[in-house]
Amino acid sequence: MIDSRLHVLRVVATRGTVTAAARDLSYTPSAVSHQLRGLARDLGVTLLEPDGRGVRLTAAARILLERSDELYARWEEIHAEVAEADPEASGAVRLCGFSTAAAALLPSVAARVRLVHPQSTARIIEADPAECFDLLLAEQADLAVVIAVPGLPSTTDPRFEQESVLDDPLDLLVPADHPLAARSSVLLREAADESWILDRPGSTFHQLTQTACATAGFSPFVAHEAAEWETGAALVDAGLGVSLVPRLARLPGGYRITRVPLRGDPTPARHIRSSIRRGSRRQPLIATALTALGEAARRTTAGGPAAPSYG
Amino acid sequence: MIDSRLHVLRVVATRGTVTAAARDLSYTPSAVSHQLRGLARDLGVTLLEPDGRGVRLTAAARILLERSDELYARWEEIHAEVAEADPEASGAVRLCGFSTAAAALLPSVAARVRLVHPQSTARIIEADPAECFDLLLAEQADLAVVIAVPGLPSTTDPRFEQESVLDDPLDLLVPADHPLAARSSVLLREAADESWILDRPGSTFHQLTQTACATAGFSPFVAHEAAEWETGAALVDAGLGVSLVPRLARLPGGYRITRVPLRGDPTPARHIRSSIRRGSRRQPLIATALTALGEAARRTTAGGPAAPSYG
DNA sequence: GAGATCGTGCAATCATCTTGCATGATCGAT
DNA sequence: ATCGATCATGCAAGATGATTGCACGATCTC
Repeated sequence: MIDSRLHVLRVVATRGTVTAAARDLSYTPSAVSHQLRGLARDLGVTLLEPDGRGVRLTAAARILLERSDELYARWEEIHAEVAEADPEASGAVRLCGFSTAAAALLPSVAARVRLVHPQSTARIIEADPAECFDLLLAEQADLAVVIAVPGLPSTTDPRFEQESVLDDPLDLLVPADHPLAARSSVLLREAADESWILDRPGSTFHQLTQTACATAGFSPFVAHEAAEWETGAALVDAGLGVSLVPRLARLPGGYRITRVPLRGDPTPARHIRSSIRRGSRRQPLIATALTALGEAARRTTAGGPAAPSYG
Repeated sequence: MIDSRLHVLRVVATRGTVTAAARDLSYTPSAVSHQLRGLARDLGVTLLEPDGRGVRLTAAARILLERSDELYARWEEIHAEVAEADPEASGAVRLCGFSTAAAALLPSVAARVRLVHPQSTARIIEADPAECFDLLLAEQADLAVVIAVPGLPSTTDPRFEQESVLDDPLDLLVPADHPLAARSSVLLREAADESWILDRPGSTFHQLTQTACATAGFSPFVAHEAAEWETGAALVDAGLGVSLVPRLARLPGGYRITRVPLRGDPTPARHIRSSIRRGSRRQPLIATALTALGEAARRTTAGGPAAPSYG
C-alpha cells in the first residue's frame, strides 16, 4: 500500500550495499539501483551517495526511513479499522516461526483462526527468528513467533509490537542409564564436564545453548553437531553425549533417553516472543491469532512468561 | 507514494459511479473496476456493493477514505522533512490557477522559485478552481490559486491547507463616453439597468458576476456572453453593454473603454485563495512558492486579503 | 599491480496493467 | 410491459513499465 521502494531502501540501509540488498530481496542489483533512482527522482532528493565501492545513505534518506516507520504503523492501524468495519472480512493471515513453534504452537493458532473466521485462510511459514522479522517487514507474514536471541530488533523498535508468549524451559537430555537420569531436576553446571551435542554453529539453538552454559559458568565440550532433534536424540541414546532440548520440542519415541528438567535462577529457558507489525494488533485476523497464541501457550506443559514453572 | 488506488476509490466516492470516475481519471471503467477489485482483495474487505446499476461504497470503504486523508497529509509532512534535509534538493513544483492568476501572479512565483532553487523547475497549469483541487489530489499540481466560489472544498477540509492571498476588487467596464466613465468610483447597483456582458454560463466568472449583482440587489440583463476579457472589452467598446472585470485582469489596449472602480460594503471583489495538500507546506519548493505568491499579491495594485483597498 | 567486488547504464525480456468488446443487470420512458 | 440507455464486470489482446543479463568504470584488498 505504501510504496514498496521504501522497503527496498530500508534493506539497502540495513545491508549496506545494493548488491546485498538485492540478494535479500531476490532482485538483481540493477533492479534495486533502478528503483532507488526512481524513488529519489520522485522525491526530488538525493538518497544514495557513492562511498568507496559501496553506497552511503544521505541524511535525507535516513530521515525518510525513520519517519516512514510511523507511516507504516499508521497504515496498519487504518487497515485494522477498515477490516473491523467489514463484518465478513476475508483475507489471509500468515504465521511464521522457528521450527518448534511452527510445530507446537502455530497449528492450533491456525485452526483457531479458521474456526473464528471461516472466510479466511491461515498459512504457516517456518523461518529463523531473524528471517521472521524480514518476513514481517516485507508483508510476507503477519505474525511471528520468535525466540529472544541477541541481534533481533529490540522490543521498543518502532516497527514492531512484541510481547512475551511463553518461557520454554530447557531440559537436559541424557541416556536413560546416565547417573543424572534418575534426578527430578538438575543444575546445568552439573553437566559441565559432559560431552555435548549441539546444534550446528550459527543456528539459533546453538547460540542459545552456548549462552545458557556460559551463564552457568562453563563452556561445553562440543563432541557432535546435530541439526535435528531426532539426530540429537539418537546421539544421546548412543551414549555419545548429553544435550539440551526445549520443553516444547517433541522427541520421537523409541530411544532410551531421559529428559531431566533444569533448575536454577533463572531457570534456563527459551524466551518466546510474538511480534507483529506495529499498528496491526487490531486487525481481526491478527487479533484472533494473538489470542489463540496466548491460549496455546497456556495449554502447553511449559510455563507461561510471567510464572515459569514446572512440576 | 501511497497506493494510487486509494485515489481511484476517492474519485469513485465523489462521482458516484465507476464510469464517471473513469472519465475523470482518463481510464476506462474496466480499469477502475479492476483496480478497486485488487485493492479490496489486498485489504481482505469488500469496498463496493452493487446498488441499482451503480455501486455503493461499503462502511469499510468510507472509513478507509476518511483515514487515508490523514495518511496523505502525514506523507506530505515526511516529504517536506526529507526535502529540507537535502540542501540541494531538486525537483519540480507545479502551480495551477485560473486564467487571471496564471497570467498575473504565477509567472513571478515561478521565476522566484527558479531563482531560489536553481536545480528545480516550475510548471504552470491553467485550470478552473474545481479542477485545481482535483489536480492537487492527483498530485499533478502542488500549489493552486483559486477564487472562492461555492462548491469548492471548505477551508477546513482535512486534505488541504488554504489561506487567503488577495482580494481582487471588481471594476465596472463601460464605454469611454458612458455617463459613469467620468466617476472615480461607482456603486454596482448604479449599473443595474444596463445591458450586461457576462462570461459563459457555468463559468466561474459568470457565477461571480451574478453573485455580485445579487448582493447589490438586482439581477443583470444579460445581453451578450463573452468567454475572454478581450471579447468583452470589444463588446463594451462597441456600446453593447457594460461588464465587470477583476482588477488583476489586464485588458488589451486600443479600446475606448474605461474601468471604474466599484465601491460598496463590502467592496465587490474576488477572494483569491491558495491551496496546497495538507502537510506539504514545509516542502522547500512549495514554501518558496507560497512566500513568492504572497509577495506577488502585495505587489499588485489590488488590495491584500486583510485590508482590501483602492484609490 | 592483479583480482575481486561494487554500482550503474543499456537493450531485450517479462510481468502487469490497460484497453476494447461482450455480457448481464437495472432504470427510465414510451 | 417493452425498448433503449446506462452501468459494472469479465475476458483476451495489446501497451506500458519493470526486471534481467551483461558490460563498463571505479574502488578496495592482497
